[in-house]
Amino acid sequence: MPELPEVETIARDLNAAGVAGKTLTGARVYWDRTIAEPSVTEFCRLIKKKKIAAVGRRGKFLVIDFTGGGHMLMHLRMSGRLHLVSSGAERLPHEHVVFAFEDGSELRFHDTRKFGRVYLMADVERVLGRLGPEPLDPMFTPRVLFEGMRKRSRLVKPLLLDQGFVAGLGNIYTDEALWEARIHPRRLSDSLSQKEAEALHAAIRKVLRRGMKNLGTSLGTGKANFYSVGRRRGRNRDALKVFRRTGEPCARCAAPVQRIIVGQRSTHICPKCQTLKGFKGSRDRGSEG
DNA sequence: GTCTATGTTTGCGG
DNA sequence: TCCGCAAACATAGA
Repeated sequence: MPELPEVETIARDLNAAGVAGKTLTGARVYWDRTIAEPSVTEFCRLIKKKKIAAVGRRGKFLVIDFTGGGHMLMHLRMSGRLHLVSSGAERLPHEHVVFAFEDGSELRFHDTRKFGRVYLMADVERVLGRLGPEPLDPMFTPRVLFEGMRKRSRLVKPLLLDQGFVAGLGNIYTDEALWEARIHPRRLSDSLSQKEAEALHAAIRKVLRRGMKNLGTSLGTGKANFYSVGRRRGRNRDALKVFRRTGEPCARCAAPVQRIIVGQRSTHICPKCQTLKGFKGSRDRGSEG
């Protein structure tokens, strides 16, 4: 569920709520598999008396640094959320991990689908080191994108979703960026011209920045939907051009938006703006050409 | 009952 | 070795 803009929104909300500076008194775990490492017993033992120094983000990971060393990573996967409540609040269904602070407040990890994971580690490199560049970092230049695309022969969309290639893009922002750059998701990565790579680079940054400005994308009202801390919804949905807009007119050319499947993922394109015509080695299965 | 879902990992076969 | 694909994780909503 949450992609880079959503995780960033959560990190900012936690900071705005004054989480940095709080000291943990302990954690209670109600679904063991949410704790990726160490063991639940060790996790609960080690987390006591840890003081939060900072809350940040890397890719789709929320990164919590403790004073005097140690870090906690949280990955929300499909349906994870964070609730900041007072310790007296009744525990809701799906609140699988409860972190208690000295001041009587609690941070609760809520996750209906139970795919989310929490890590406690001395050195985050083993996990975060596998991530590709931050798309909004100056290190991520149009050339880095172009060369990275060129030295592989992958379908463009699955490559953008690969967190080891670039960190933080998910299904929503990838579809939006490809539409913005007018690139078909089934193009082969090494078939992109430098100009196309530049357009894609600009598009990625544009849709991510807009997503953050709008505090993330919330879709329906379902339980698996994005909510930031304090149950606030993002308002980026109206800014989406193709994602879950099947049949609606393309904002550029008015052709009806199509839904296709690419790399097992639901994918939304404008069949007129994003075409495969003229690219050898690309296949257009299931959608029109 | 059926299909779909904003994510990631693993194992298989080409 | 690289790549795409299917399945697995687990639950809710349409």
